[in-house]
Amino acid sequence: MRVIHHPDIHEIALANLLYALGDPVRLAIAQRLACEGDLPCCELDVSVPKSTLSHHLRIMREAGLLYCRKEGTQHINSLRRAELESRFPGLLENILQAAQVEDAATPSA
Amino acid sequence: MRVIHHPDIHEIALANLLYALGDPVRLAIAQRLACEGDLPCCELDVSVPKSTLSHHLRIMREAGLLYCRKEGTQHINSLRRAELESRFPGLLENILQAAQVEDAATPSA
DNA sequence: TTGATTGTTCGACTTTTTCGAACTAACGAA
DNA sequence: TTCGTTAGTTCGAAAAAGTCGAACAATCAA
Repeated sequence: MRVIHHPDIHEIALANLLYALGDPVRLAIAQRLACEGDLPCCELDVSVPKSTLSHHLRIMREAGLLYCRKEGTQHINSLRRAELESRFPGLLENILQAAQVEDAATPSA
Repeated sequence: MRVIHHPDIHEIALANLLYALGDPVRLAIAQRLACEGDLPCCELDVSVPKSTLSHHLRIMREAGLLYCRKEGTQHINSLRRAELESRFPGLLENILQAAQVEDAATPSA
């Protein structure tokens, strides 16, 4: 497996960040990581095949939204919550809250 | 010209909203409308041809981000700022502020 | 009617997304 | 070591979305 690139906090572009969150699958992943803490890919239980999941996670990584570290055979993903807070104060937390507002309004599961 | 559809405030999905803002051209349009107030398409001065602009504005409209009304020969665009504030408190304002943070950090023009 | 301005729609081309199949990496057990 | 299992990535082809010039439609003013 190749070296995984993570952008420096100052290289993170707002439009990329919003793009990374502007997909139902990726937004759900962000919510889950926010609630549950760090998780390996296999515990994200999304509704897409693993090749597609891999693609979504790459977009999120390259946008600067999450950090990925290797632990044995798994890849642990974590939101870059504190870093993002320092670069765009309130932004991620506000989006996560909006996601909960939406979930509360649409009680699906 | 066909009737323009605007989604009801409760139909607005967060992921669509973030997607609509997750493009540099569209984010710039949102910023400009936030600063200058309502504007016709021709005064948005974006760097894309008008057919592409028309496409971007449709995505923003259908996401529920902006409202478009006809006035004579022009189409006046306005952010659905108050409505969005009631549905997702703080969200749009926070994103607009983050956009300014980014602009301040990267003084291009 | 003619001309100017504003914006949408069409069609072709390019880019991005999706997903199964094949592959690589790390680990445990025999 | 070798085999088997689990975890993820990469490849390649098909589908979907974005881009942009050209043609079109709507409004207004000579």
